[in-house]
Amino acid sequence: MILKSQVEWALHCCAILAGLPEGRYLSTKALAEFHGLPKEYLSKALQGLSQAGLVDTALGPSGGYRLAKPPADLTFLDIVEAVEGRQRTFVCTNIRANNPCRPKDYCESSPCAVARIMWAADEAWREKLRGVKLSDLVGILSQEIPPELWKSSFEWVLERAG
Amino acid sequence: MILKSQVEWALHCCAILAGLPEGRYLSTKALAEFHGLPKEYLSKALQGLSQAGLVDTALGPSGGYRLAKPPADLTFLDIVEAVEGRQRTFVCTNIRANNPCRPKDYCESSPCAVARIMWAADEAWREKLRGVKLSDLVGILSQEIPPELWKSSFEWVLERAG
DNA sequence: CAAATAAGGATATTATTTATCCTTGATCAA
DNA sequence: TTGATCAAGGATAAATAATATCCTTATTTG
Repeated sequence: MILKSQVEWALHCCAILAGLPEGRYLSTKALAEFHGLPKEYLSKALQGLSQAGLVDTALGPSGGYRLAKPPADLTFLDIVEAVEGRQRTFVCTNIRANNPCRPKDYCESSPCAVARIMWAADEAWREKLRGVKLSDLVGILSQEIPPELWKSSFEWVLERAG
Repeated sequence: MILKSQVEWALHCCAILAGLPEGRYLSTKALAEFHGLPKEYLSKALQGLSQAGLVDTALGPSGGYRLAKPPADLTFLDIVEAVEGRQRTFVCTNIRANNPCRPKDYCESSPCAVARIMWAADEAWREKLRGVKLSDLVGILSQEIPPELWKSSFEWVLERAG
């Protein structure tokens, strides 16, 4: 059970978009080049963000992506779910129903106890991601990344932002 | 990102084994029949439990599986990890290293901030599963399952336990 | 000795992930 | 107006993981 690599890509792309000046856009091409990723496939991840309403897009030269909301209003969960989907990690196939002792007309009243427990763990995972904002990530990165690298990266992006 | 169906199977099988009288074993065949599962493939899941030391096995007629510990000493996490593995759901490919502005001799001191956040969510998931014992599940099931079904299932298992 | 069992290797099938390629319609700048 | 650039998305292919099935081996029981 492993998350799609697109989740990692989307999170890093959002971190870059969070540093973009108001009203400007960054293209898939620039984001792919900055992160060393395949442009066409990264595009699918960005389309996921777009469909979820997390980013705005603009066509044509100087077009691309920008955040649709302030970084403080975007959670990790928003981004992860936009790319990975909202499905639970545990799928209950209700195998209790195969019990040979079970009456044929018997109907379970509530979801299987096993599923309820596994789903509670899923929810704990979601809750943790819901508690981290994109702005939190930017705060950590601005502390950890050396100032020169931070500055040169910002300039690299600005040169390519429409 | 979906857990293997074998995780569901293993959890239900452990719930059955928890009801087995001291010193007796239940075969893959019986467990597969009880849950309506493919015997050969279920066998792989049970081998996972065995390799993790969660169950004891016995060969020959009247052989099979039994729990290696009391149900109160077996957590959901034990069972899930035995089948699914202990790998994290988020794999960091360190794409920050592809940043074209990064000096060639530059070396990151600590894991990527994105990975640390995602791993913290993984840990919250694990912590939730670590907090649920197999005995808790048995307690819930004994409350929820109608007494006749509970009883007949127990008898069905006893008839086949070696 | 014969039947039943777990363990595990080999292989096949199916689904999912990871791409790549191409077309369409919108946008912008010259 | 024209040509370059862009996002969106459909079609397809390749690689990887999940889901099986089959078979052999060694062990145990009656």
